[in-house]
Formats: sequence, C-alpha cells, structure tokens
Amino acid sequence: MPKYGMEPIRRTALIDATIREIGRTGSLDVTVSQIAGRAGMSSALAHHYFGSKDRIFLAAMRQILTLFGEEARVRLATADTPRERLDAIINACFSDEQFDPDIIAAWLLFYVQAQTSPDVARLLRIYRKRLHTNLVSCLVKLVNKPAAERIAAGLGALIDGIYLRHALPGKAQSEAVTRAMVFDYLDLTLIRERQRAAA
Amino acid sequence: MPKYGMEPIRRTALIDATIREIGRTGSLDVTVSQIAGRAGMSSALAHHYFGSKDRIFLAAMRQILTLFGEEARVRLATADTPRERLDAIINACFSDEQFDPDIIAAWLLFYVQAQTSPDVARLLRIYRKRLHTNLVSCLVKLVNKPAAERIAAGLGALIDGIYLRHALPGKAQSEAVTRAMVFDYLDLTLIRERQRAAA
DNA sequence: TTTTTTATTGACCCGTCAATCAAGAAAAAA
DNA sequence: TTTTTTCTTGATTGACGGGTCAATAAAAAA
Repeated sequence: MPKYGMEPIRRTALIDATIREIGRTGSLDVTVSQIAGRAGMSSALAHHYFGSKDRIFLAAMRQILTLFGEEARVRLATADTPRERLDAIINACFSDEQFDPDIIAAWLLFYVQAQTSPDVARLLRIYRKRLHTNLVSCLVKLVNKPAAERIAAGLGALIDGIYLRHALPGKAQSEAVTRAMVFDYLDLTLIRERQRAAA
Repeated sequence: MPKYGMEPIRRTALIDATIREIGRTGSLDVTVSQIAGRAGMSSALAHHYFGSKDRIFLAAMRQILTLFGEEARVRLATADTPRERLDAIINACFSDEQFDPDIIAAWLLFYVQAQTSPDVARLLRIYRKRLHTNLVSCLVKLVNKPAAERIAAGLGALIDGIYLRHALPGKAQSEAVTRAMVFDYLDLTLIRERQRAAA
C-alpha cells in the first residue's frame, strides 16, 4: 500500500540500517540487500533512492559527521570560558552517541574507504580540520599560537588513537579512563605552556 | 623452466606482493590474481602454496609484525638505561621501515580485518600487548606501577593515532614532528610523576 | 472516471573472483 | 631411458553481488 512522501523516510531508514549493518559486521563488505533488508525494503528500492552503493555509504558517513557536529554544537552552546569550550569539544568525542561500538567501527571503515574514495577522503579532511580549528580557537586564548597548534594536533591524534583502540574487539579500557587520559594530556601541556610564559 | 626449491621463494614473493598491493590500493579488495601477478606467477600457484586468500593475508600480517619485532629488538640491543630503551621502542615505531605508507595502510587494513577474522584479531592483540609490556617494563624503573601503566597506555594510543592520521591520503605532518609529539608526551608525564614522587 | 505520478518488487543480466582441476614441462631419481 | 616428483598454468566452475527493468499497485490529479 504505497503512500506518498516515502522518500525521506526510506532514506533515513537506509542510512540508519547502513551504519548499524556496518557496525554489526565490522566490515564494508555489506551487500545492498543486507542493508535494504534491515531497513525493511527490497534492494531495488535502495538503488532507486540512492542510485548506487557508494552513494549510500557516503550518505551514511555524512550522517555520522552531522551527528557529531550537532553533539559538539549543543555542548558548546552552554560553554563560556575557553577551558569549558575545550572540555565541551573533547566530551563530545566521548559522548554515548559517538562512542558507540557501531559508530566507532563505522569511523574506522570510513578511514579505509577514504583511501579509495576521494569523496570520503574530502569529508574526513573537513571533519578533521573543523575539529582542529575548534580546538585551536579555544587554545589560543590560553597559550600562544604555535603551542595551540601543537596541543590541538596532539589532542586530535590521541583521540583518534583511542578510537582505534576501541575498534578492536576485546576488552579495552572504559571510556572514562580514556577520557581522563585526554584531559590529562591537555592539563599537562597547558601547565607547561603557562610555566614557559611565566618564565 | 621449473626448478626445485621454489616454495620459499614463491612464498616470500607472494607475501611481499600482498603488502605492496594492499598498500598501493589502500584496500583489502585485492584479488589473488593481482597479488600473484605482481609476484610474477599465476593465481593458481598462489593457491597452490597458500591454500586460500585468507592464509595469504594472515602470512602478510605475520610478516609485518615480525619485521616490527626485529626492528625493535635491534634497537633495544644497544640501549642500556630505561630511558634509552623507551627511546628505542618509540623510534622503532617511526623507523623508515615501519613508517612506510604501504606498511601504514596495511596496519589500518589489518585492524579492519581483525573485526571479522579471529586469527588477525589475535595477532593484533599479541602485538599490542608486547608493545605495552615492553613500555611498562622500562617505565616501572622510572615511576611507580600505576603511573607506568597509564603512561604506556597513553603512548600506545598516541602512536596508534599518529599512524591513523598518516593513513589518510593528503599532507600530514612529517614523522619528525609527530615523533617529537610522542617524546614530548613521555617527558611531560615522567616529569610530573617525579614531581609527585618528590612531594 | 481516467490519467498521471509515486512507490515497490521479483526476476534477470553481467561481471568478478576464489577455488579447482587436469594437463604439461622440467628436473631429479631409478 | 624411464619413472617419479616438483612446479606451473589455462581453463573452468560455482557463487555472489551490483545494478537494471518491466510490471504492479496505490494514491493523487484531471
């Protein structure tokens, strides 16, 4: 019993199913039929709405980036001081939404796909750059520019590394521990730069 | 013109071709024919010597881990003090051999394969554990045990993150900069622990 | 009512690829 | 020389999966 206005519903269902299926299997070797099946439709309909498998993947990735962006924006809205804003950004990375196993697996796989898909690589670079500039814009109010750049790079690498470690099946540290690790790194570098500035 | 004693030669050629082909394409979607072609033989011969594609991949991964282990062992052989040994381990991660784009791409892809292959996951955990215990064994001579565990975890995550960032096509920081980032982290945490111990 | 638009699917085509097999060719052994 | 063992490949098979298409059904429009 077809109804009108199905398109947005089907699209979101497919995107959601894609992320979950990728997370479940931990692989990009997911068939369109699997995705469509989980979303409650035939594979032909998935092709009808997205045109190709690549487009479905790309849309799924955009969704993940959008969700992360919103998460960060919400947290930044109630943060005033530079330090509070730094905390907001970092905590966004470790929110329940972002630190979900399926999402982490998807992140890892998108890194892989970025090696062959220029579109995906472009999206990943945009995300990375935004995270970096966000961090730097807070940090420059606390330390000098070169130090801010360095600290932001370190934070970014550390967060990526933590994500990667959580992508491996098997018991990893809790997100509380790893989150503390990031804040610890931030504190250490900030204290050092202040001591340098005072000298 | 078949000669006897080809097996070891063919095997190493296939393993080497696998790593290079994976690195070149940045993907696990590499056909046995591609690998065998690069190694100068037919795909049937690759199957003859390895039995299956999975076995070829697994052998390639073992090779990478073995090379890393040797790299670390060589550097540790001439390191005496705990600090020198820490430097040796970290520098092994950033040696030309290990920090090669093909090798980094292979690392990333093996993380992916670990999600679906218990054998690969097992190998990765072994490597990670060895790196961790190596770091900890040096660190406990400089700081207390909990701190050593924490620092080792941080170093591991940071190194993984740097690798991940270098896996993305496009200009990343030089390895000199990133290596300095790791040593900086190590210095900062060590200084802090010494100050704590002194208090 | 008739027509058009949207939604939906099963069946199908075509290409790819892992894995197999039988057969051939060269060296070593008998 | 004959036989056996090792090495090698072209051809083939069987499965799988992305993408297309014609056909159907319901809703909306005319």
